[in-house]
Amino acid sequence: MLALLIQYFSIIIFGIMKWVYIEDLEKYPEKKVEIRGWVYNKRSSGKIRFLLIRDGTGILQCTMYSADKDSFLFQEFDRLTQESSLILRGVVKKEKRAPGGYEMSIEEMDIIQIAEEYPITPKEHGIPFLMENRHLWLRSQKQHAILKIRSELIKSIRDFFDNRGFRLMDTPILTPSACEGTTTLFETEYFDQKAYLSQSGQLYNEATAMAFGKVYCFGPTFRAEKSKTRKHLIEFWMVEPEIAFATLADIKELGEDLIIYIIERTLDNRQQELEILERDTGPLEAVKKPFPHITYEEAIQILNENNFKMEFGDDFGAPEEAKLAEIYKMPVCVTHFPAKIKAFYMQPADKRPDLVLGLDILASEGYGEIIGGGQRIHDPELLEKKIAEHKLPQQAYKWYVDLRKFGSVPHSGFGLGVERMLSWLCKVKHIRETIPFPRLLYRIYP
RNA sequence: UCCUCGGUAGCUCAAUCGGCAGAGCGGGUGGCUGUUAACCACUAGGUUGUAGGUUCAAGUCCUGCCCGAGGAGCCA
Repeated sequence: MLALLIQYFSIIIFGIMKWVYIEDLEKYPEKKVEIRGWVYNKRSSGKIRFLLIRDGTGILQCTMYSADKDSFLFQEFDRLTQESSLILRGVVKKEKRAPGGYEMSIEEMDIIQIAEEYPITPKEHGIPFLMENRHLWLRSQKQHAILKIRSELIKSIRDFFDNRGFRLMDTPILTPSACEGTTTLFETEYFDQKAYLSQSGQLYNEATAMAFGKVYCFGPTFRAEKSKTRKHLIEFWMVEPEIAFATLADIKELGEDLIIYIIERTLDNRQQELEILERDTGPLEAVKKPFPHITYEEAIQILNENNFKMEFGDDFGAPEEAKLAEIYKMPVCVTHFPAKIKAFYMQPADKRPDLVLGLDILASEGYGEIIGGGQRIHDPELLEKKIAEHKLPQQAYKWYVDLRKFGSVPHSGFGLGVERMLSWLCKVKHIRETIPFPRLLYRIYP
């Protein structure tokens, strides 16, 4: 703030021209400023020329006017190609006819580079071409808007947990064993051993939760699954809170609060980007606490009433998740799953040892599972039994079982997939647009 | 891994029954005093993914391969 004031007064007093960003232009009314950016588009009409410049924070229409068509500025303008880099100086004024509401009258122009013929034109392109040019596609308005919302989303997640006294605990990406035993992991060499890229920080979170009470980890996770759908990435980001002494009910409420907080922050701070994406914000504004809450068995019953043929023990596929979301028009909490379809560490339900205290939260509008978690087993003997039943290597889980031997308490946590959440927020067709450089089955370029 | 569809100009696509390879955008040249993915005129631009086959003749039909997309399965 002080820096801004100093900037502002130095412009007034000394007439020093300041490099400013387009998103900050309203702070410099009628002042001569400098903009540094790239040519987004240009148009000409006789004695007036229009230049749309983008600087990463916005797009500004700039004009030059001359009765002399051979003027220096016009000659320079005519050399410019799409995405050429340049510095412009001139006075910026409010202008109704300009997109964005502001317009610069160009007085000086320094060209830094004339760009080669830019492959992405303002017309439509196909997915393979855009993916091949992802490094340039990031400059396009919609991609830019999605990733700006991603940045806001990550900040809002961090603020949510930090404000509630959670400690950020970074969990390792290189792990010694195939922890879950179910998913295909990426294997790599670790000197004379083998290591695997992490698919979850949860097990380590359980250790840090016993040290710090309430913790969260936030980082990339990796899956070598040959999944080829609009909801799967090979490399994706996940935030995972874990709380000692918390039950299933506690983390269900935490999950609801987190989702509502993310939505509110996005609606408050990224309205412009949602408009660029033509996102109807109605379904987001409708999200209120508490979310509809059903058990797995109730979900099976509801689906069967809607012409699905589900049996106890079947997992939900994409059509089932979409149907539940359609019925409730809100995110839905599903709990009490069959033990058979969930991970080994899940706490069995009281009086129903065939069910576990798992929690899935399904996003509305068909975006599927955004949160998965539950209450963990805290009894050491039961945990060892489950490890044996799942035929997991006992030695690798020694430290994990240890956590149940030194002041074991009930504890719970969940994981929220950043890209799934962002897909829903932005209502994008495919998850590949929600991360700058998506890693997909058969694609690791660029 | 399976199923379906596709690959033609830099990009998006067209090419009828197997019969001259075409348009818009982008590029270039010129015009236009407020444009909004500006507009108008002219212009350059092609090993039809690849290897074979059928045919007087293949972008078009057949076979293999390569690449991609959509979906399924898989998936804390």
